[in-house]
Amino acid sequence: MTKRTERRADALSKEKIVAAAILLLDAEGEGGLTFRALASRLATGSGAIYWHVADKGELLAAATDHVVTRAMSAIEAGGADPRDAIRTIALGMFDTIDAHPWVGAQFSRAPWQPAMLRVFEAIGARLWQLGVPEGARFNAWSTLVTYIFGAAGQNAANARLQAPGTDRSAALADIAGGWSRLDAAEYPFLRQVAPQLAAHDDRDQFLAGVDLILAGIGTVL
Amino acid sequence: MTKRTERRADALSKEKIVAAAILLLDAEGEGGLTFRALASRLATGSGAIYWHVADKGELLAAATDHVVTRAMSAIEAGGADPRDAIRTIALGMFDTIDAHPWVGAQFSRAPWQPAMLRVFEAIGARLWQLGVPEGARFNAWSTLVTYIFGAAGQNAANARLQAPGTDRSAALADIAGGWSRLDAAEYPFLRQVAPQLAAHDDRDQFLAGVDLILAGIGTVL
DNA sequence: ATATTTATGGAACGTCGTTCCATTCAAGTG
DNA sequence: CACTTGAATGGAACGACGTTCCATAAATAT
Repeated sequence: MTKRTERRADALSKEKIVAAAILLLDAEGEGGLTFRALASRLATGSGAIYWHVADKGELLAAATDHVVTRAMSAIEAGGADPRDAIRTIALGMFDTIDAHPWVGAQFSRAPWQPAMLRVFEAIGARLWQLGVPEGARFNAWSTLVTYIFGAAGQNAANARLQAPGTDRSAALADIAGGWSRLDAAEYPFLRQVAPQLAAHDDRDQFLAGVDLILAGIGTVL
Repeated sequence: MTKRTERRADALSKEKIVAAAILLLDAEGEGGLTFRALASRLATGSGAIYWHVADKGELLAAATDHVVTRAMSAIEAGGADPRDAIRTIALGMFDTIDAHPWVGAQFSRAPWQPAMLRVFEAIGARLWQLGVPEGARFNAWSTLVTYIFGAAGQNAANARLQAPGTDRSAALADIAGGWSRLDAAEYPFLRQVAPQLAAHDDRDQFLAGVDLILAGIGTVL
């Protein structure tokens, strides 16, 4: 008599589950993704989800893969200048992780995700095109991708621990204020750059780093 | 009659708790630090720990702070060449996070820890000493510290998800093998650098990145 | 027609961070 | 000195989580 386990009209699938997980992650942050919340959104039980997905790690990996793949498809980096192409790709990753901070956390939990391969290749291909000689190519590539994902990951951490409602510049002003009040003998440098810390824009700063690395690469061309 | 809550001979303290937490983290990894395991090691209950420590976040922050502070004290970077000093500091952080991977995870969970200030200042002071002009100083500093902590954090992630017992070169060979089998039209670059990926040493590669950024900084001197 | 696999969803298990609370001891107060 | 107050302790209990188990039903194979 119990109609407990009938077949659903809209069958579950890994794709549907991942899509719902992304909605949850974007709406409520990393902590918002629980199997109970997910089951509730999908009007099912946790057991049914586990039939399609091995565990939470696989779910997070699939969600990350989906978002990164979508972002890479949207990036148009076909211009003639390889340096501009690298800047475009780097900013694309930065903006993606900024919009989905949980992606950054996932990178620091499980690097080497399949979707990263497209990013890796895109960066490497432009370096090749730029004429970086064989001996310096791997170093140049490794430095760039490490910087890009490292910086984007740190930015995501900042975004995550930012109290909702407050804005970034207020938080930066707080930190810079602390720096300017440090001991003058022990922290002369931090005191001096405190105003720049308060005024800087994370995205511009990220790009300045990419440019500095490109300048370093320029010395071996 | 119940002797349940007598005073301890060796009174608890935040210092003792943090020390025990570090031992646990080093021995069992991030997952090994639970209030129950900690209470058992200290022969107490979780309630007593909470009297000295606000929550797990504060405990992790204190443990990280302790380890980083100790590492910075051990670093001797007094040499004449500011570039060498920067390399020494960078490698010191790399080695510290390599030895305590949970520190890397903590950085991506809560950056701006107080202990980082000493590292920040040390890097900045050497850039100043190097003669980086005012306009480029903040960019140079920001790029370096972002790279150092980003790279060390990614390295920690690799260390954490490495199956205990297996070695890094085997894991790298696996990944490189995958790269060399990628589609030749879509991934020419990754196929080409696969042998270098398999052969590289993480620490050397990290240092090569620092050198490349230093070369970039050299272009604005 | 029957057996087997695919799929479902709720209940139950074990662990975690955290809170609560009864209790004890040390330090102040008259 | 008695007595009150608050620091400190440690175990029990709470609620939420990831995960596993299981009874069931529909789809598919035999």
